[in-house]
Amino acid sequence: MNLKNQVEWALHCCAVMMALPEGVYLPAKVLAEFHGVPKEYLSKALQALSQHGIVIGTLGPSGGYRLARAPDQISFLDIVEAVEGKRSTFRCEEIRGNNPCVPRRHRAGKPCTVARIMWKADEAWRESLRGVSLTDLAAQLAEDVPDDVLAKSRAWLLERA
Amino acid sequence: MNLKNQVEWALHCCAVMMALPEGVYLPAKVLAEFHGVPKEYLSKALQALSQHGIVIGTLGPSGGYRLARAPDQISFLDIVEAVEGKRSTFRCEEIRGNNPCVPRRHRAGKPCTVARIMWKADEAWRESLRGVSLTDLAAQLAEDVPDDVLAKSRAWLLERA
DNA sequence: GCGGAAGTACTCGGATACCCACTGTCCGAGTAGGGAGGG
DNA sequence: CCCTCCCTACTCGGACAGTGGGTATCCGAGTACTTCCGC
Repeated sequence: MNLKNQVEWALHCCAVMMALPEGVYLPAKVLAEFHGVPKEYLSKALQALSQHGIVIGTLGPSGGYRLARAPDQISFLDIVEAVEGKRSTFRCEEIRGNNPCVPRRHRAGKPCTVARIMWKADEAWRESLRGVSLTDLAAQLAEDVPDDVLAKSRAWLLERA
Repeated sequence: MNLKNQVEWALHCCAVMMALPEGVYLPAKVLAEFHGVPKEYLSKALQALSQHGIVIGTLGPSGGYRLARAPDQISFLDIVEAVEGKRSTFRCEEIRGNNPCVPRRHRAGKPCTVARIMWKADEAWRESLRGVSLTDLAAQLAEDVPDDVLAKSRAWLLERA
């Protein structure tokens, strides 16, 4: 079981979009070149973000994407769920109903016990992602990435925005 | 992104194996019939459990599977990781290295910032599963499942063990 | 010189092929139990 | 009657095809800038 690599791309794209001044858009082409990934496919991830109101896309020359909200209003969970969907990673197929000792038309009141435990773990995962915003990411990046790389990257991006 | 349905099957199989007396083995065929799933494919999940020391398989007539440890020594995480693997659900492909502003041979000290956050969430998921043992499941099942169904199921299984 | 309109080039967005992993199935290796035969 | 040996039948274990979602790609719809023309 793996998350799709679009998740990684989407997160990194949101990270760099934080560096954009107000009213400036960054084309998918530039984002793709910056991260070294196929442009056409990356645009699908950006589309997903756009459809969920996390980024805004604009057409025409000087078009592209920018964040739709302030970075502290966008959590990792928003981005991950936009790409991966809100469904739990665990699907309960109700195999307990196949038990030959259970009457055929038995209506279970509660969901399957096993499923409840798995869903709780899934919720713990989501809760962890919900607690990290893009602002938190920016603070961490400021520590991890050397200042000159950060500055050069920002210049490189603005040059092509 | 979905967990494979073998995870669900493995969990339910471990649940019913708790009902077995000491020294009794339950064939994959019976487990498959009980849960209404294809026997040949279910055996793959049981093989995974066997290879990770969670259950023990025996050949020949009256052979089958039984739990390898006491139920309170087997956590949901053990079972899930046996089937799904221990790898994090998030794969970091180090696309930050493709940044044209980073010197080619740059050795990053820390892992990617984004990856660290995703891995932390993954660890939260695992921690939640680590905290639930088969004993806990049994206690919950005793509340959820009517007593007569529980008794009939146990009898049905022992009849074929 | 200035305003407006048409043309152009660039963008996003959805529709279309390819491929790997999960799903499902099969057959062979190995063993434990049962039965037959001999003591 | 009991022990031993052999045979059978049942089990697990690994190797073999089919299919759906993820991956990758293409082309069309739409817009903002630019340029040209008329006033």
